Amino acid sequence: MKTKDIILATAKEMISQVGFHRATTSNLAKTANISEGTIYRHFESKEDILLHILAALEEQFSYFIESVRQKLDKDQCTLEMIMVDYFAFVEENEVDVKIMLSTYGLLDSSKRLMAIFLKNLELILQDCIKLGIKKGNVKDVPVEENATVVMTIIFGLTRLHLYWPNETDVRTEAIEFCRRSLLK
Amino acid sequence: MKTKDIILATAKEMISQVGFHRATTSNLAKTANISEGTIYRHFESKEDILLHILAALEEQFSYFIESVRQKLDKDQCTLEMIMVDYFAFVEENEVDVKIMLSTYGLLDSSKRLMAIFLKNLELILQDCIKLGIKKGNVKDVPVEENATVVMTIIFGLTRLHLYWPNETDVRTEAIEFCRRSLLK
Amino acid sequence: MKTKDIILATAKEMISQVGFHRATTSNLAKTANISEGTIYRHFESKEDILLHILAALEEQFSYFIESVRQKLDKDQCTLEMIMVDYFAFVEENEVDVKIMLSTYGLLDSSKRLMAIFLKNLELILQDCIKLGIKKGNVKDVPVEENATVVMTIIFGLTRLHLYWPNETDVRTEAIEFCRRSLLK
Amino acid sequence: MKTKDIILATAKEMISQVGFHRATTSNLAKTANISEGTIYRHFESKEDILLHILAALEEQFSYFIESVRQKLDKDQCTLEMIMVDYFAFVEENEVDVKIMLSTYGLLDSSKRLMAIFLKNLELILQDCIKLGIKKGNVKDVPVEENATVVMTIIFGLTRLHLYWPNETDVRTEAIEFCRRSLLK
DNA sequence: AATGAATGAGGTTTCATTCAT
DNA sequence: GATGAATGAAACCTCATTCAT
Repeated sequence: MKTKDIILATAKEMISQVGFHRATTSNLAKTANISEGTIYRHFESKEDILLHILAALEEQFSYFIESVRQKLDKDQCTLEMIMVDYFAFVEENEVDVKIMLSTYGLLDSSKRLMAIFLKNLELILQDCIKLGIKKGNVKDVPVEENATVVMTIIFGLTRLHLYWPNETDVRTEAIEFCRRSLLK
Repeated sequence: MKTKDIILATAKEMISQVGFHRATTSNLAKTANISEGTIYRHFESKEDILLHILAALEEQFSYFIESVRQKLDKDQCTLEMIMVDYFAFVEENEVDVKIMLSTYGLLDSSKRLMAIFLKNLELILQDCIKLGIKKGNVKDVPVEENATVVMTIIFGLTRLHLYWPNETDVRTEAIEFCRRSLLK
Repeated sequence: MKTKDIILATAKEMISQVGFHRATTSNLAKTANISEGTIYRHFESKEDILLHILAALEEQFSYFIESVRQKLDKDQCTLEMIMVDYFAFVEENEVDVKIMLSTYGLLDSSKRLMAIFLKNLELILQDCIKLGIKKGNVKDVPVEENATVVMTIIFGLTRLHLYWPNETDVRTEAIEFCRRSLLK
Repeated sequence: MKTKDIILATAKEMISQVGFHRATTSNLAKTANISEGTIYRHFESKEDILLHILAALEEQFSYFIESVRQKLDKDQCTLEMIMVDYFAFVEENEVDVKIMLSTYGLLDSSKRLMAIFLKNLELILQDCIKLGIKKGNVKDVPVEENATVVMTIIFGLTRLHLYWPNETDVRTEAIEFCRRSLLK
């Protein structure tokens, strides 16, 4: 692993555990077994590290959205599937997502990415609901509002899963919950 | 307004806007038009200010829970009512709730309070669902899991409301969403 | 007891226990059950309190010296008596002496008083030894040097007594020690 | 000289001259021509600097005690020799000893070290007096008490030498004083 | 590329002192 | 005389960043 990636990996772990402000460059260097100066060979600033983490997450998310879009285009998309896929996406990017969630109240760049998450998921869900209605599977409910509600469920469960791992996992039951509410 | 309350009010505003770490005592003093030393006449430490804010919120929340419990005992409680009441509670304690949400990843005392929020709301929702099932209004669904799902919706909407005020308000539609899913 | 005396008494206790710097005006006021402002009605500054304590001790010491001088003038003075009397003087002014000992490395006024202690005791001891030699009771030793030695014994024992109260008390044996060394 | 040693040397000088509390990190940095932050690269806290100074002194003292013990074991030890050697030891560690003397009323670690000084010197003196009595050179006096008296003389002279350098040096005469008192 | 000592701005906190009541 | 809130300078300490090696 290259030094830059070691720094990124270590920073991810630290920031997700203690938060951005308590993840000091000094600690980061110690934990990563490098010198503090080295950090600045690879990143312009401490915030720059976070930007790299967020950029990588943004890329992963765009892949995820793209794959869902493709399924949508092939008529193979259901609400259930989106939820299952998103939960899988979070599982694979657990640390990164946690960082985004813990910093979007503090940093503009993080808030920007979170907005992208919101908007894209909302749009996908809208399209999926629209499709369902057209197909006759989904009840005739207001599309935008219900997409937003499903989104809050998805994000709420994500947060519960990441920050309260001792709570029983209700992701499957949540899908049932939505099915009952939306499917005919 | 007494100095202590000025400090508290100013701190609330600052912390909710820029987060706990960026709300420095120096800035706080300047904004509140007092000297830094004065802060320490009224609070033991910067963290102590936060503890006071959280303690006040905890008290407000306990009142809220109590009032819901009373309605439950009188059989006047519906899921819809809990959601409406909680949204009203958040509206009245907007800044405080936002502070809790932005600090529970960083501070134990804040996480403790958030856990109280989770646990109490979950229990109330469970009791309410149980009651509904007994009365025959609510479908025969797994109680605990569905209470948790409703709770994630409630908290998710709260967060959406506080951090993304430009999003259209779907709280009413969310209630409909739950009715469709749970009511017979 | 007047407020001024309450302050002095409380300050003595505090300074002798935790030292001048750790005896804060805030603590002093709390312990004395008065307000911080009141301190400054009676004393110009925190150091001024110390000066009053030292001045009182200086006065007591001058009484002590005077009484010894009178005995000397009446030919009723022995080394033994000076030692016994000084130990009694310390016993009566324990706290004050301890304060002087703990501050003379830090404060000029305190060092000045300590110099007075040294000089006066030295002179008295010199005169006493001279008298003893003249009378034929004391060996013919260098007066000044031996007075200084006896003085270091006296001050050393005082310090031992005040700071290491668990050490066995050797003040009586110390007198024997000096008798063996100086008396014929 | 390395930065750490510069800091230590400067701190020694400052603390011995103005005391621990008045030796501020700000002043220390200015005097040592470094920034305040640098101090904390080399020491954990201001007190940590003092602990290093005391630890070094403790080590030197243990060497001193060991060397005296060796002489004792070889029967080459006299009270006179212990006094001369200790005075030499103080001469070589003047500043450090002064720091210990000025802080043992304030700091536990310093008081601990002073207790070590007391105890070790007392024990050595006791053994030396015992040996002298057995050999027939020393009068048959109570061992412990007389050891303590000699110790107070030694420490008293040390203090006189360090804090009152203008007083005439009576260390040689003090040895005579003890010889007259203890030797047959 | 890497190091790690040094920096200095700025953080939290303390405390002797003042002043309106 | 007394109060105690307020002050502000200065204390100790942290930490992102720089720089000579």
